[in-house]
Amino acid sequence: MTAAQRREQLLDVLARIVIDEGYTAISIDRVAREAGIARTVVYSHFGSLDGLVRALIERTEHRALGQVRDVVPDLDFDDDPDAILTDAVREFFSRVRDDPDTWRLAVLPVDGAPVELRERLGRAKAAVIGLLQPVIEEGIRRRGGPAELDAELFSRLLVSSAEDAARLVLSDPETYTPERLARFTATLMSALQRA
Amino acid sequence: MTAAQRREQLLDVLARIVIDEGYTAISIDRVAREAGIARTVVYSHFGSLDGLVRALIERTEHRALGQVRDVVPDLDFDDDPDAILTDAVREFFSRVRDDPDTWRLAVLPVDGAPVELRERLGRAKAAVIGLLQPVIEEGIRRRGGPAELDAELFSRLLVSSAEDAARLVLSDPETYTPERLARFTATLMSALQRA
Amino acid sequence: MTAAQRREQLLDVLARIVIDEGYTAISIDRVAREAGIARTVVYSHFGSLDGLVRALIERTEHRALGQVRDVVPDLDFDDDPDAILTDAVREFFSRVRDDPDTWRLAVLPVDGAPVELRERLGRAKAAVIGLLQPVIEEGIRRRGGPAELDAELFSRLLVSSAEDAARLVLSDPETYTPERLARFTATLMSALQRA
Amino acid sequence: MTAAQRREQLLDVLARIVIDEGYTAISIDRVAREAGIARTVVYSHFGSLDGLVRALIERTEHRALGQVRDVVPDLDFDDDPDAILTDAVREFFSRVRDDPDTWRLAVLPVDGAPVELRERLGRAKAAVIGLLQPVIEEGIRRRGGPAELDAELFSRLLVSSAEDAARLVLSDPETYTPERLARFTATLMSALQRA
DNA sequence: CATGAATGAGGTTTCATTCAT
DNA sequence: AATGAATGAAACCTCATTCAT
Repeated sequence: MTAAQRREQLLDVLARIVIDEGYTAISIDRVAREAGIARTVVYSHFGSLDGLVRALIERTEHRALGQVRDVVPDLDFDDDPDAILTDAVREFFSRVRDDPDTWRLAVLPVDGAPVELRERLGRAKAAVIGLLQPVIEEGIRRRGGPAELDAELFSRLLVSSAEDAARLVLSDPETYTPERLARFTATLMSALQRA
Repeated sequence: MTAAQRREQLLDVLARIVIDEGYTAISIDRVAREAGIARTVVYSHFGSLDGLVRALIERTEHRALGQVRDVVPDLDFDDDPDAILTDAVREFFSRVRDDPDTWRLAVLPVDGAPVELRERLGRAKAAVIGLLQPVIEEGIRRRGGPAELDAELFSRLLVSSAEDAARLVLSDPETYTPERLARFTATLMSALQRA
Repeated sequence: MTAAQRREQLLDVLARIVIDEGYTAISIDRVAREAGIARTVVYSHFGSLDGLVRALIERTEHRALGQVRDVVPDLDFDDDPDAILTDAVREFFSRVRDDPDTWRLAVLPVDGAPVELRERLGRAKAAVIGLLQPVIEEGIRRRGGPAELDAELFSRLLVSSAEDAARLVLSDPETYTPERLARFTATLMSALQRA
Repeated sequence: MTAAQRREQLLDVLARIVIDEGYTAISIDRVAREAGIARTVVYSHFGSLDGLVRALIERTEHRALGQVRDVVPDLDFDDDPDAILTDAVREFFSRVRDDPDTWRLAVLPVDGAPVELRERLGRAKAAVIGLLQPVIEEGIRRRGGPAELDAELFSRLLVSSAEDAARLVLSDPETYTPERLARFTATLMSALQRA
């Protein structure tokens, strides 16, 4: 087994434990045992328990951020802003539904989650907000209002709501479908005054 | 020192440690040391580390829920719905700003937070949503729209946004003042169609 | 409640715990709690946990030895030695059956029994053997043999067998009745040669 | 040091402590210290203090039962029953004298002995009685009496007496030699009526 | 005679981590 | 690249016991 494969295997084992039983349940011993190898192998690949956890967090962040970037609209969009947003919402929650393990780690409250995770998620969230804010501003401009809306707060509100909705999608995918969330967005936007 | 006083003191000490260094930093030993007493005293009051943490969680939930109930408007309000909401927002974040320790424990991501806490917060949040939804429905009706808005999702969105905004208030109270958040609410609501 | 009554009550509580759950289950706290008083009361009466246990052991020894002395025949008996022995056997096991708590503490193996108990029981047993040996010798003489029987070993054998049989009576009183044990003794003795 | 060697070493250390100071004196810490290793090594081999003690009990039972089986006569013996019994008695107590540590653990009252030990010994004793009873019955038949002797009680009496005598041999081997015990048996048997 | 708060010591157990092979 | 034995630190928890009231 190559080093890269082994690393992926160990991260998968760790992810499973974390998702099922939380961060308090992890230990080098547990990971090694469930992977069927000696503890020292884990050390040779990740240096320490912290290193192992950090690697999982990085992999998760990378995957999640990639999916977010895929669905954030370009700044020079052509269509109607409300339709663009609605489509992006639908697309985003489809991704969440299709890669639940990544998103569980990213947004679901997990027992004993380390600060490191929270900080990284905080920075990732800030990055997403930064990515979004100009698009939002442009959208508000093009659709003609609401005037004087605090664009920063609105972007934050959007991202936080998306995070919260992602939790709903993960916990109860039958009830909270991408379609329902897209429709809700459309209804809300169409009720927002335009000039 | 009487038993009740001692309990409060120990919970205060624990809260400080949790807020400053997270749940992974706590231990019976640490709490006892910082309170200047023998470990066994903690055991005699709370039985175990779990009991101690649970007591803190319960106290926090009790305080936070109490403040939320204080600001949720009655169902038979007289004034304009948008004004009512704006006032409630201003009032809520003032409370958050004035009792930061309670709200830090309740909404800020803390290192190693136990599932028990998450579950309790989840239930509390559900309770708040349940408290809010009829008021929201009545508000939409009175202000005349937007029609066909998914009231459940809107209530959830509101509570999640409030949670997120509370984090902003706690982290950077100069930038995110109750007044700014109230104004943002007012702007948004005034832009929402009425019949 | 007078001091003497309190002492008896505490010893009864302790005896119950020991009989039901063994010596490892006892603690000052447990005794105090089950007696419905504060720990310090136990200290004021018995000084320490050791003192409490010692008092129970002494009471038990006193009661058991008293009952043994009651049934050991006088040296100047008149009747047939085998009949005397058989009667003594029947009487002894009746006493065991009628005061099971005392005898449970004395002969039943109890979890975590302290050496102190063992030593005391050893000395008590030696005393009983000393009490018995002259009677046995006189009995062998009067019944006419067996000649050259090692009287010390025979006395020991008798006492040990009685101890073991007492365990049977306590554990399964329906099966091992005083009558059955007396009959067994009679059969055995009548098979032993006389001159 | 190999795992099996380490286990034996630790059980030897534990046996020494138990024999010299009783079960109340044992602790993982003590065993590790006297073996000159870290506590965790003990855990890796026996899981817990209970596991360690259980392993010692099992080893002791295995050794003691093996020696008993070696000396219990076959059912199809040829020689005179009284001689067979006398030889078995001599042989048994020689074994006891030559492997005192095993037998101290098995029959000597030790401070704080756990119920588990008592139960196991009880079952072992029952097994020995079951092993012996048919041999006894056959012996009584061949030697011609005593008729009507309660064979179950007689087997029990024999085993209990042997246990007690083993204690004498262990405590005072000069005074209570296998030879003296064999002679006592011979005297007693020769005085028992035959048809 | 009795209480309640508090102490200090002793033990078990769990881990992350290292080292020789 | 992998194993297995071993270490050391840190935590939990339970008691016997004392003292002021």
